[in-house]
Amino acid sequence: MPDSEYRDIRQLNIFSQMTDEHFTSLMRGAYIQNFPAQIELITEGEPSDFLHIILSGSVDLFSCWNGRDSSLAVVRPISTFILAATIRDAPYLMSARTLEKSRIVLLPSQDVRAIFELDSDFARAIVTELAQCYRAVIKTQKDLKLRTSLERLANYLLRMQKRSGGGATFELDFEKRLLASVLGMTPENLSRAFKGLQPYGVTVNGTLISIHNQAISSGSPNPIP
Amino acid sequence: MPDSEYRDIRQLNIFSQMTDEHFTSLMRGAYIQNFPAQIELITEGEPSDFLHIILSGSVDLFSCWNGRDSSLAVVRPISTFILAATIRDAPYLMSARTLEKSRIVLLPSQDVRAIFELDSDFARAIVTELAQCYRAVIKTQKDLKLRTSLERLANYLLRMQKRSGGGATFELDFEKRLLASVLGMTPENLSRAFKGLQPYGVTVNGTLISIHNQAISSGSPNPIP
DNA sequence: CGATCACTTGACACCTATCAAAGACCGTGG
DNA sequence: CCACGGTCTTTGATAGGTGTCAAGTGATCG
Repeated sequence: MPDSEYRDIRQLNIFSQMTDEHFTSLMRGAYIQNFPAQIELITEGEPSDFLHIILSGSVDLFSCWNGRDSSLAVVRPISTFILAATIRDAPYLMSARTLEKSRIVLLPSQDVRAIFELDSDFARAIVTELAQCYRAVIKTQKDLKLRTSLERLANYLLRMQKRSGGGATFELDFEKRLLASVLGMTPENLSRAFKGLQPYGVTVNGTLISIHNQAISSGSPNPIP
Repeated sequence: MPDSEYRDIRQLNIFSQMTDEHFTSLMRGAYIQNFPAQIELITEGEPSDFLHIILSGSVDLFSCWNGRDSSLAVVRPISTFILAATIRDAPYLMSARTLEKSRIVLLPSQDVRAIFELDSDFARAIVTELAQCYRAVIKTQKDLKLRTSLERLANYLLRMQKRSGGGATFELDFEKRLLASVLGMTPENLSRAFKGLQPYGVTVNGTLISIHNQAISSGSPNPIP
């Protein structure tokens, strides 16, 4: 593994506070691999053998049941995923597939758990990470239960706008088909939802979104943190 | 606080491994209180001043937005709630209200965070707890995105059946109005969903549910863990 | 016994999914 | 460079799921 990648991983919140000794020990057992697009890295229900770290590319976390499937999240560099399953030594709750060519590090779960027992700063960092993940999922759940698909889209766009600097125009960071699934709707419904946002000043051109801040009527979607 | 309660709390997974010194220190700052039914303990958006422990009764965790509201979970003794917000020192993501007369312990969040920094066994226990909570929410999210309301009800009933010993009959542990909200549907829809399960051998009498194991057709709901 | 509340039932409207087909986009290979 | 095939996206028509409103039933409780 190149030094630059090694350092990038070291700087992740989850690893930055642990001792050098434990970190190098953890990385000694690491596999690093380049995957092409559309490779299934993880299958729901299987034992969680590795903690994954994505260095480049992007990964879709999804789940299937009874012929339906849904994306739960998209992971981007540099971050870990499947942490909870690793810690609990429990089966994966979701599957993962590369969306594009991706470079991924695999840390054997038993190594992670062993260091977790030894290094209490690592344990504390994991707490912070998990609490954050937990809160993110709760927000998504509220989104699903309290909002219509049009409202979810509106809020997603407002969040993306803020994240990309707050300008009037920005790019979607994945294709609409996937966005629809992440937001819990069909591609057809997403397409119509975009049209439904036109009265609020939203125009779409491919993956380019523009939001002209028109008057927003009272019943309109409002952002929540 | 009675010794028996003190011991019950001590035996919670989250507290059982920490040192006596830290536990007593934590409990020294604890408030204990009996609340009547329908009291709002926590309001979404406010700073998380206390980690809560429910000793008796039951508490509804819910969220409101734009005139709609939804129950995210119901908490029962003996367990903690609002742990993630406490750890991250972040605003509550949900509100909480007592469903009945309830006895609740309040641990100042700053105390919890202080001990979290001192006691690494406590930190490790919190990891396990949070990982479990995280996985529970992910399961709920999959439920919401991959299943219809009828399927969610069917799976809920099967889970409850298993939990109550696997017998053909069991009792719902909260009223249908609340169950509907937890499952992400309206009371009217729940009522119809129960009827829709009759062909599968489900009969309802108040809060008493019977499941006669009839032949289950292939398209029918299947349990997932 | 009357009032209240939860639950049920019916009618209806809306949101959303499904199916089908046409258009837009993109990579590949000639 | 262009033609091609495939995929994504859009659009329309339709059906099904779900929420809303309203009214009625049943139970509980003072």
